Amino acid sequence: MQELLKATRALSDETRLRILTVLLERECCVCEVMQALEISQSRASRNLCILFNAGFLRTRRDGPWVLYSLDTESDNHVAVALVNSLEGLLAGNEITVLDRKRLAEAERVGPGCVSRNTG
Amino acid sequence: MQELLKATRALSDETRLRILTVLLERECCVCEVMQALEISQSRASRNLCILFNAGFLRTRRDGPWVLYSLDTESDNHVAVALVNSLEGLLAGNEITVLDRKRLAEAERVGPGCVSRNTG
DNA sequence: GTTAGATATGCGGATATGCGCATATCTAAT
DNA sequence: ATTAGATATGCGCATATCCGCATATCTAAC
Repeated sequence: MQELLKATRALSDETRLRILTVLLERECCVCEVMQALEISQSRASRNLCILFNAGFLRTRRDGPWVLYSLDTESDNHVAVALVNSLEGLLAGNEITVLDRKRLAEAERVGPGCVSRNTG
Repeated sequence: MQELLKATRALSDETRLRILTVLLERECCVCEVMQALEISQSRASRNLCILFNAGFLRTRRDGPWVLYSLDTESDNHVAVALVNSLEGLLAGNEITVLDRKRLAEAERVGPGCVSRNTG
């Protein structure tokens, strides 16, 4: 029950639903998620972390980047089943279409360009 | 998106997951839900209301009772799809097994017996 | 070691949530 | 109209959630 609750709580937030939809498209680093959703770095990182802890994502390192992707082969049946349901339910949604469009134009540059271009 | 969010938020609570599991068994009035989950009347009523507003339930009156049941034929695809996923994920859960056991023994007597037997 | 870039996290504040308590509303019967 | 039973709801409190800000951590390159 606790595992399922953790998963449903993770899904009960618009930012995280949007992140999942972006990750349905392809593997992303944090800075790409930021750009796609037009949100802050800490917000992207935190919500990715929540999805990860709920069993939806896996990560790997590629140099300075941490790449997040959907864990479709997880032994966490809960997460896999719920993502499969969500995929159809989110398809065609206005917001997520925009997110994916911005993702397509996103570059793997870090958050520094966004939040620290003054110093 | 707002419709989906409303649904996922409704599912992000243990009490409501337990209520859904009980309703997967059969149609219930509020006082039966109270007895099955061993929770207060206001808690049962409120959470049923949240599930209803999220599109998971329908209601009908039977005399003094309001009967809640899963709205399996809803045009709310979101709710239908999510409940279908949940059904498998909750099957066999310890807590919900107990809830269903108590439901089997529940009687359609009102909350008065529980909360107002002193006055 | 130092530096710069990429990500994670402690903290505080605003807001949302879940609950119990008490009470209001609604129904049926008299 | 009155009463009793069944359900809904206003209110207040305790707690949880979400976010931005600032900072810490980690990696790679020098």
